[in-house]
Amino acid sequence: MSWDPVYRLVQRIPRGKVLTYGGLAKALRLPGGARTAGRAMAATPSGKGIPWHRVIGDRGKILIRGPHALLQKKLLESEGVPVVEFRVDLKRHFWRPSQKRKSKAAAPRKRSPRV
DNA sequence: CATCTGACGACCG
DNA sequence: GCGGTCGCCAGAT
Repeated sequence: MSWDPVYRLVQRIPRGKVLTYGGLAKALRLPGGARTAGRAMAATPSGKGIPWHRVIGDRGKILIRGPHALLQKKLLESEGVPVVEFRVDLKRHFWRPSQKRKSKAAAPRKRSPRV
């Protein structure tokens, strides 16, 4: 399976920002949703310069288990993203694929109306 | 071929 | 806010 589009989007995540598995899946219309995104990340080839650590759970929580969780935390902090108890403030660091940047105090509560 | 297990997320209590 | 359950998909055993 080619996760290329996934990795490409991950590489677009600017430094100091993070993206969730769900957001990733939604942005790319991945079948199966967030889990598929998670699977893609699990298969992330190391050494390609892919900032895999910028992908976290829907509530800003680091979902990785084992020693890698600590590594991710460290990497994020080294990029200027504060991590407290393996959690990141999504309101401040969530990156929206579309770079519609504008105000600093955005309004993340924007759900698409049911069709 | 049958089952189990995840780098998930929505729901419920 | 946290923990348990269910649905989803692909790989591993």
